[in-house]
Amino acid sequence: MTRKTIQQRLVLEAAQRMRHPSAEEIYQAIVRKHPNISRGTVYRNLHNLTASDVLGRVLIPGGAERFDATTPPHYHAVCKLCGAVQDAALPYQDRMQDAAAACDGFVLEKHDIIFWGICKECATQIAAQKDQVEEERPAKPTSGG
Amino acid sequence: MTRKTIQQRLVLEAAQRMRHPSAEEIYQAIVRKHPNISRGTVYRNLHNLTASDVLGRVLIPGGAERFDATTPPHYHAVCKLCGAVQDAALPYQDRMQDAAAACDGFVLEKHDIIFWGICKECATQIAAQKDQVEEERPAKPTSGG
DNA sequence: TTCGGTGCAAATTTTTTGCATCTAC
DNA sequence: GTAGATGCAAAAAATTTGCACCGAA
Repeated sequence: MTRKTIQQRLVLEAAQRMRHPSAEEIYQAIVRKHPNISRGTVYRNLHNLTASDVLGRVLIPGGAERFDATTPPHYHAVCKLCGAVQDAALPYQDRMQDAAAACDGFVLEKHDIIFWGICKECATQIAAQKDQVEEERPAKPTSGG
Repeated sequence: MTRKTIQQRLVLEAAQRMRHPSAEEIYQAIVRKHPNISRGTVYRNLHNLTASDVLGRVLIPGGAERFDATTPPHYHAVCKLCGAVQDAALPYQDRMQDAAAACDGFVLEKHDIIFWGICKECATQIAAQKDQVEEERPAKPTSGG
């Protein structure tokens, strides 16, 4: 079906090297060494590779789609503040589809779980800012409210 | 914080009337009766309403973001062929975040599950097409493969 | 040789934003 | 009265597509 081209290999290898890259990040990684590759080709190859399940996709709100070369199925955690994506610690739940099989005639094939939260880095920043604000205040001790 | 405007109410009411509308569908529903409303306003209000958790969002690959006014948290099933979205039968798993809490410093707040499959309508169409093809063939009975 | 893939750039699609005006509080 | 919201239209961001040429099978 799809022919083996140099560009296809470049896209796959770039995706495998990176953590949860967007199409643009993959393009940028390749274009350094191969200045002639085009975004269109990267998008077309990413489409092929996800259609044949060689790559997975992770959906992020307010940003570009991301790709994932990790072979065993797994879940993701996304920071609601900075958009960082990382793999979740929860093991893949093989029985999840069985439990949801009553979905009105839907034939379920797989599932994704996305955990939303705040990553370590953002949590640290927030804590630092909060300290800052409290220093500026007049040490409000016991005002009921 | 956010003022109560006619447009805010229109966006919320439209979202509550529809199943899993996109921003464009909400805009189209409103603009019939209120021709002066703009897409920008619809987007701004959807942003406010999701930020304050009055509306939820469902992410669909290869298409626009969708919104969801169903109050209790729940999951979604998406047809990989036609993109149809419907609520999943699996009850919300309150303990899901506890199980994944080991995520390297992530403070988890909530989670989404998306089930991928083929909806009733698409499954019916595929079955019909398959029958069509087999009628056209020379009734291949027992050719070992 | 053939047909799918590529590069390029323009087109689409989806969402955001600048600015003058308006209005809820 | 004022700061936030709106309408409009242009811009930005993300992705797809048409077409002439190239190259894998």
